[in-house]
Amino acid sequence: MANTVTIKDLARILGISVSTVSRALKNHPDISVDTRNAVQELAKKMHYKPNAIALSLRQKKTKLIGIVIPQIIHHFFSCVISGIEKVANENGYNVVIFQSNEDYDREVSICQSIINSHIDGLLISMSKTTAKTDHFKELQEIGIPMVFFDRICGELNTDRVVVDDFQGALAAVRHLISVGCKRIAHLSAPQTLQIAQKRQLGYLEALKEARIPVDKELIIPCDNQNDALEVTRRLMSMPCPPDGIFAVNDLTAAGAMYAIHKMGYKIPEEIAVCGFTDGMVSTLTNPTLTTVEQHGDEIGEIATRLLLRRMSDEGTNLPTTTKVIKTNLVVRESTIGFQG
Amino acid sequence: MANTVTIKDLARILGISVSTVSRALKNHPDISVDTRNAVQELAKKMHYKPNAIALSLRQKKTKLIGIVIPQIIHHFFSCVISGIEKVANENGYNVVIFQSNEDYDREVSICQSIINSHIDGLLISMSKTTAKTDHFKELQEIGIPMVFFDRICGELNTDRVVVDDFQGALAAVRHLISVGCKRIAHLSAPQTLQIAQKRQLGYLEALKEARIPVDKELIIPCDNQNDALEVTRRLMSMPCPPDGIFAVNDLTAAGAMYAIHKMGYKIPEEIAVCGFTDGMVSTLTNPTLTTVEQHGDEIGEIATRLLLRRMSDEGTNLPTTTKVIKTNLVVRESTIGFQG
DNA sequence: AAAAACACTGCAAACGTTTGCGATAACGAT
DNA sequence: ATCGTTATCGCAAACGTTTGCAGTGTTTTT
Repeated sequence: MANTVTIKDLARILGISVSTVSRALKNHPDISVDTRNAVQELAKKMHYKPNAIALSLRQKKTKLIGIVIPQIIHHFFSCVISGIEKVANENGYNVVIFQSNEDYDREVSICQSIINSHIDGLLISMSKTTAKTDHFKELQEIGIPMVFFDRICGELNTDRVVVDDFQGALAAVRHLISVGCKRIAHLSAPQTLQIAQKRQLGYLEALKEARIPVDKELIIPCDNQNDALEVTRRLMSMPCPPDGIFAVNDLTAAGAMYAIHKMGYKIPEEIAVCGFTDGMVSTLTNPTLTTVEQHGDEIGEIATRLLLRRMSDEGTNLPTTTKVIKTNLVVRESTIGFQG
Repeated sequence: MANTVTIKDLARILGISVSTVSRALKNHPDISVDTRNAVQELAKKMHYKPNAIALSLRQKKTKLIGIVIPQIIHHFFSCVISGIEKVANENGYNVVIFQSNEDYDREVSICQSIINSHIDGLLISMSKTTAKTDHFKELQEIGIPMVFFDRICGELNTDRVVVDDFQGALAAVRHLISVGCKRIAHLSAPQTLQIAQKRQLGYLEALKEARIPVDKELIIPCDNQNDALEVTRRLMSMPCPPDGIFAVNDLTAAGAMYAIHKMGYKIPEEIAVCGFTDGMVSTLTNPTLTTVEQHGDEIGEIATRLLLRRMSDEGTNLPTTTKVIKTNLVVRESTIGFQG
């Protein structure tokens, strides 16, 4: 940093004290108009920028918000980050990123490093492999304001933002039923994940509403594109194959569609497919994919607002809240035109 | 922060001076073994953590690396971030993210805010709409170490990490030619971006090699999925439509494929399509997309290493270097089987 | 025995800023 | 002339740490 001009420089040049300069810069009433103008003019002329570090040291605020997530490359999380960054910036905060890579140990060491990087607040989505949560509890005891989103921590009493997975799945399967599907398969994720449970419950609820009996052979654990190829091939080779598929995420749906297509079946004429967004998948497939949209950026925005509120003076003693973000079904080509 | 213990506390408790404590903690040879042990034991017992902010103020280092990118949600960039975060953490740095949203004004204001957030170094990929680069020059004059990656700034003499766009495009178009394409269109990005220029040059070079005359009507600015629909429709309605398309990125290629398909043409039988990776697009399309792979995480890692070197004492006066990351062509269904 | 070297520790300034409090002068009121 | 106000400003401490220098006391050297 070559020419970094400080408040001291201004004071020296103007022949006044640093305290006067400091006050003049923030329009303190004690300072005469003349002095104030002189200071502010010189400050502008010399491109004075207050030193953020010194400020941090003084008022114990870094204007930094931390984000702890499993994986940046997951489209959903990058959307969330985007939303966080937006709101944070609007409020004068910058965001620093910590990636756990779905690894518990890494998550713990991240929390350690967060403790002494003096971050003002924290937004967290837990790793898949996290069972113990002492590292989060420690952060809470230290008094770092935090908000969990999506992959929340049940053992901690904090603000939370979650997706309405149940309603989303319900709407999706209702839609499949409404276009005429009678045998709907569900490609599900491991039931250890809350989101997987809730989506499956939504699926079951929709069947129940429509008095469609549940066929356990149609509920298959399969949450990625590759496995979907094999699983779908098996599904479609059944004596009585499904005429609809609700996949736990879009990539799985895409895999299923690929397999179906390769076997010579037509989508959506012979079988309808519906996914659950986790990427910009749905407009890329052919046909385009009907899917449940979850608004990652909105989750990020709301979580950040919650955090900012919690970080403010008034927020310290507020009761914790849980915001549920609505999903919406986007109907595309993969389900309209079913002729089952 | 409830119980934050400082060096002063240790000093007071042990009845010695802060300077002795400070030295004892870093094994300064001046300090006797007894004192050192006493200090270090107490420090451990009381969970002493050095205050990062105070350290920053003292030695003008924040241990923070900034990333300026157009869009986090772009898969390519999230890969890069991931690589950056990895190497940064290995070296005790955290990363803070700034998103320009492809907006020049935003980019400028980001640079302003970076100036006084006292970041130790910067990794930048320019926005599409950036024509003037004074804001970057200002950062450079201030002396902030920086490395450009992917969307580099030609006017600035800095370290750079780029993808071998020319060779990648060359290989892609050579491939299209090798499968028999005679009229190859190029959907290109704004030529303000070097990557766009180079990919176009690769395209031109491949044509030249094969003595295929350049038809300017086949080179169309179009770098997103939506525009590709319209542009491709126009292309395919020409009296003599192309029999191959090289798109500047995968999303554009996907858009083109969609339009082509809707118009009743067969891919790859009647027209072959090739993209350039910027996401997990290529295995989702139907047919799957032949594309040029670029390794985002590797770019991030190398760029960060370059930056760390530049930030070190020895690095200050090194000549700038440009690292070129190789691409590789991945052939899939969209080009094999062309019967032009 | 005096001088020099050594081992250990503390003082105080510095990083850039904010802020409580005291100081000064001018002014009007008594 | 004395007093209280008011307007304007500076001193100095504080945030937590590092570090050059000086100060002790002890040991070695000559």
